Amino acid sequence: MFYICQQDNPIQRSSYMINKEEFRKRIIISAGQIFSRYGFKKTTMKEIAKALKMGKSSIYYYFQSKEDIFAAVVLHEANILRNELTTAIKSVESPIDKMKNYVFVRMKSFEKLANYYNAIFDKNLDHFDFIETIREKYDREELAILRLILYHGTRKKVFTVANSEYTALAIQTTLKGLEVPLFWKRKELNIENRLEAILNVLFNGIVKK
Amino acid sequence: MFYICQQDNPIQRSSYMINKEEFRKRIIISAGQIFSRYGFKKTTMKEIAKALKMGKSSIYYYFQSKEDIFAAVVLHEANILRNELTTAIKSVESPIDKMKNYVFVRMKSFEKLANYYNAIFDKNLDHFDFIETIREKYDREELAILRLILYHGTRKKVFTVANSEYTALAIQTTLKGLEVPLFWKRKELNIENRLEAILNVLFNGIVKK
DNA sequence: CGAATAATCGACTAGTTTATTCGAGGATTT
DNA sequence: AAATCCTCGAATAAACTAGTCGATTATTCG
Repeated sequence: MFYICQQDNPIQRSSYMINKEEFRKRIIISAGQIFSRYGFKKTTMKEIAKALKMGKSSIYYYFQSKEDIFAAVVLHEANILRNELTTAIKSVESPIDKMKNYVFVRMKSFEKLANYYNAIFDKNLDHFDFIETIREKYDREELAILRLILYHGTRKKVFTVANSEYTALAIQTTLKGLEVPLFWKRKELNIENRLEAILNVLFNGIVKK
Repeated sequence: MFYICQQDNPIQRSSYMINKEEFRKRIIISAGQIFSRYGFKKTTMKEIAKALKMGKSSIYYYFQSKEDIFAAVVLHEANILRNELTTAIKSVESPIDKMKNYVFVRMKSFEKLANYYNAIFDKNLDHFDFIETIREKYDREELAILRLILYHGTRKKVFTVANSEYTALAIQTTLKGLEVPLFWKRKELNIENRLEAILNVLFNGIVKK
């Protein structure tokens, strides 16, 4: 089901590069923090290097370019999001709670991701269509999860939906609508409240009476 | 008592520049948001102008330089902080609550101000000693407030302090110590909890038994 | 109207920053 | 000792940025 963000794990590994992957990961995490704070453009290689206590040039031993690091960071974050989502819906039984958890975790994560997007809207960045690719894959994946939640809910006689596919699409659209203010507003206003309200409407239109 | 951040209010005002001060204020507020997010150096004039939907050069009609805007922003924020502090301690009667409110509001505001400081530690910035001046004045002011709270608390037989001046100094030192992690850490960790703990210790060492 | 002042903006510049390269040298394994 | 791994300072070309200037448009007022 989760077919995005597959990491390549080459088995062969010379004894030399024992720490290399380790170091790449350390760079990804460190850079990710800075990227998420300042965005792509405002983050400098010097900062990344300094945070890792390395020489600026040393980073180029592990990554080819700044964009490469950025891509790795986005992939990494996507993996984390995926894990958070699955554990969030596994952690509860009732379909309503599953849906609630999913929506909350998703929106919380997107608040962080918003910074990446802000960074990208800045300029040309034709090179960054790989993010669109990830996004598309993620959309498909999300749709599958939503459909599954709806399906289980229906089987448990908690939800009553005519067509789980189209209902899932509708929910996804709503969530995307909720993303917009996250991107454009700095004020962390009533997102939680709005979420609550939307969930309320959603359930009252869905829950079998 | 509040002798910092006095704004000059020249009465004379030609009919032309009715909106000029208004506009300056708008710039200050808008720029303040960006500065607080990205710091001084990472904020560009282009961004400030764009946020105001103006040409970059138009800003120079209202301010002489980027540093000038920054100075105005800091002054403005200091005024806001002052107001918040006074209303916070006026809003309650009991000395303990006054102290609690003061400390909480202070620390909350400093979280925002931390970004300015981060921006300044970045480079030479010899020009920014005016911030140190503000800081010094603010320190004196803070000491006066603390002493007043302590004094009233003592008169109400809630506090028992030997020397309000030195006690105020001790409290101020503690609060400054609490600022440090705000400056250097990005993780928004247990500040609130630590504050609570410190307040607890403070009161249990101060409150008359 | 028309002149004077207010306000805006595009184009330009000089100085700075930044991502990236390169090669030399230290460290570690074989 | 040779080979491979890793680090870093110095150099650079391209991009960016704060600030300037003159031209232009809007607004006020006689």
